Amino acid sequence: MPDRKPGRRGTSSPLGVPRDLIGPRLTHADFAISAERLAATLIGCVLVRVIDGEMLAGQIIETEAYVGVKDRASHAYGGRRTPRNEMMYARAGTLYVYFTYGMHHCMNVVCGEVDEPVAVLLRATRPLIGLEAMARRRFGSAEASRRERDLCSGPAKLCQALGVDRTINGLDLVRGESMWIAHPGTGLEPIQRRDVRRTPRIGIDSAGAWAARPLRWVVDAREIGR
DNA sequence: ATGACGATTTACT
DNA sequence: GTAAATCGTCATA
Repeated sequence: MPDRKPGRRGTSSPLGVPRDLIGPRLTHADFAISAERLAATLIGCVLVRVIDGEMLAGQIIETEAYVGVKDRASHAYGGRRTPRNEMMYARAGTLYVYFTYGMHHCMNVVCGEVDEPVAVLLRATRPLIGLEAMARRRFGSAEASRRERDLCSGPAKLCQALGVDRTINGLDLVRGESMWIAHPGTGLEPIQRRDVRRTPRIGIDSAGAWAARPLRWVVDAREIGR
């Protein structure tokens, strides 16, 4: 599927933002809520990345909440505060990027209050804009031989597709110009609440009882076409 | 200084 | 289904 064009007169801002897909930016107040509420809210929103003069964007379809010092699966469990997870203690709307498995990056949106280490892991998007650039970053070529569904269908895939690494750890999603989150534009099918499932989080089997908690939000695959 | 372990992905059986 | 890749991080010493 080719990238969508900006469209008719008036649908594109001076910066080239296609308003039919990308609505108003989320504000600090939008982020300064609990991780559970933000994880649910972010489903359907649009993650926008500007890198190397190109705009990339996708609709958020999978999130996980990491709910604080009591959450055994969280990097901040027990109040741990280290150089790696320092950004979890920052202001709501801060981006927390970490490196794991010796090769992968994952990104979180910090929420709650300052010094309260709560965040939402962005796990997957439906690619909307810049699919060829995403494919280049993911596979080294823009060829369509790879399926669109493999571009951003996991937390580390998403980071790779969008060129996210620790160099933008701490980025301010409220004011930043290289990355932000927007409400869905008028031209995007809204995601229905009934199409969103809650399940246990992925890859945290050693988190005891917390592993079973339904803190993952995911759009039913049938709604995404895969 | 050392060692165990990842909020994962990919390829392969 | 299983396993390898690959190295920063952190608790322990």
